[in-house]
Amino acid sequence: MEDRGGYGQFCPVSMAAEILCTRWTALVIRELLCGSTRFNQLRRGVPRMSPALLSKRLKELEKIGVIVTAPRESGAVEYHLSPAGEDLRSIILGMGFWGQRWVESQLSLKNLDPSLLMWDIRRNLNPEPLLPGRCTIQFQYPELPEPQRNWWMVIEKGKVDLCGFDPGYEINLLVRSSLRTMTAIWMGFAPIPHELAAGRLELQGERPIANAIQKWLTLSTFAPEPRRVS
Amino acid sequence: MEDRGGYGQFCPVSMAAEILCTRWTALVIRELLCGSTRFNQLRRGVPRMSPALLSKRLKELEKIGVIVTAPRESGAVEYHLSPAGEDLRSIILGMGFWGQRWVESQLSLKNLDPSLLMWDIRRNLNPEPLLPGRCTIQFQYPELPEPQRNWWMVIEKGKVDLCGFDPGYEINLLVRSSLRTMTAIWMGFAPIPHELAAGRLELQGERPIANAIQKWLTLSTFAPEPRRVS
DNA sequence: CAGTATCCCCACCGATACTG
DNA sequence: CAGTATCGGTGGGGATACTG
Repeated sequence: MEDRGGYGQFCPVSMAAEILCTRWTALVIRELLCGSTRFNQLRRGVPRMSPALLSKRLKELEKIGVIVTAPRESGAVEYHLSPAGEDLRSIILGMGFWGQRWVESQLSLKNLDPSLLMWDIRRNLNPEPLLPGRCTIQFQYPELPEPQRNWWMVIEKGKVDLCGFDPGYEINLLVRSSLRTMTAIWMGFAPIPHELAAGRLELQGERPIANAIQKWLTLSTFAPEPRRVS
Repeated sequence: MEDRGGYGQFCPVSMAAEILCTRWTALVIRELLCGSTRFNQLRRGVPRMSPALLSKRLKELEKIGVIVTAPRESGAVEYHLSPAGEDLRSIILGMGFWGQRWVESQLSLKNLDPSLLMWDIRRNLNPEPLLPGRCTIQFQYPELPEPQRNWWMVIEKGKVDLCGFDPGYEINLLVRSSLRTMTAIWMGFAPIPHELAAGRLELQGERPIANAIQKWLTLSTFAPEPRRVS
C-alpha cells in the first residue's frame, strides 16, 4: 500500500533523491546535458540500459517536469531538459568531479567500452587544429576482436563523424594503443607524452597532426580535476 | 556474469552514481553530514529503512572509503564520514536545494511524519533566545492519534531534549497546529505570521517565548531557497 | 528509425523476528 | 543498544519479437 519507490520523507534531499537516484536516471540526464535529444542517441550513451526501461524513465522524467518533449514531423519526439532539468547540471557535474577525485582508477578501468569511449571522444574532439580540408584519423585497439578493433574519425568542415567501418578515405593519422591505455589517457590518468615514451601509444602518419594531438584530442571534462586517491 | 549492480561505464559520473544512487544511500549520508554517528541515531533519520539494509549500506560505504568506523569501549562502533564522504556535502546539499526549488510543495507534504519533523526541529532549534533556565515547549497535533499527538521539547543549559511523553515540567509554551501546517512552516512554504493570522497555528503560554518563535524555531536549511514551482 | 510488448528470472528490498 | 537472520515479494534487466 505504501509507495514502494519513495522514502516517505518531506525533506527536499529525499524528494530529489527519489527522482535522481533511481537506477539509470543520473546517466540519462548526463546524456541529455551533453546534448543528446533523440531516443537512439540516448541509447548510445547508456548502451546497457534496455530500450523499454529507457522509454519508461523518459516518461517518468517528463511527468515530473525534468524533461520536455517536442514532436517532430516524422512522428518521433525530441527530448530536452526543462529549466528544472538543466538546473541539475551542477549536481551531475559535481558527481563526476567527485568520482574523478575519489574513485580509484583501477575501478574505473574495469569498465572499458570502446564504443562509449569513441562516442565521448567524438563529442569533445576539437576540429579547429585539423582545419582546413578533410582529415581522417583511425583509432586501432589491436587486442580487440574485429567489430570493435578499428574506428575512424572523419573531420570535415568543423564536423566530426565517427565510423565503425573504413570510410575509404586516405588515413592521415593512425592512433594505436590498447583500449585501456586510451581510456586512461582520456580520463586524465595517464599523460599522452608519457604513454608515447613508454611505447603504449603509437602515432603513425602526418607529423603535424600527430604533434597536435594534445590540441584536438580533448580529454574528458573531468580529466583536469586533481585526484585524491592513488 | 556481468556485475548486476553497476552501469559498466568508466565515466566518473557513472562511478559516482553507482555509489550515491543506490537506494537509501543519499539519505544515510545526509544523516551522517548532519552529525549522527551511532546506528540508532541513523535509524531515526531513516525510520523506514530496515536495520538489515542500513547495516549493509554502512558496510558498503566503509569498504568504498566514504565512511570510517571507530570502535567504542562498549563494543559498538561510531560511524564518521571520511574526507571523501565529507566531500559529498556539496552534492547532497545541491540535491536538497534543487528539491526545494523544483519539487511541488503538495508532493513533499504527502510525506508527513511527526517524528522526523520533531527530530529535525530538535536538531536545529536555537536555544539562545530561551536562556537562561529551563524552558519546556509542547507541540500538539490534534488530528493525530495518541502516541504521535504530543511532543515536548525541553531546553536547558543550551541543550535540547525531545520527548514523546510528558516530562512533567511546567509548560512554558504550547504550540498547536496540524502536522501539515507545521511541516509547511518548517519547509519554508508558509510564513509563521501568516499561519498565526489564519488561525492554523496557535501559541498559548508565555508571551515573550511566543513572540520569539521566529528566533528559536530555526527553519529547515533549505527553507530560504526561492521556489521556482507553485 | 523509434520505440512498445511480453516473458522470465533473480538480486534487492521490506518486514519481521531474533540475538548478544 | 546494536545489530543479524530469514523469508517472501517485486521491480529491473536480458532476450526476443513486434509495430508504425
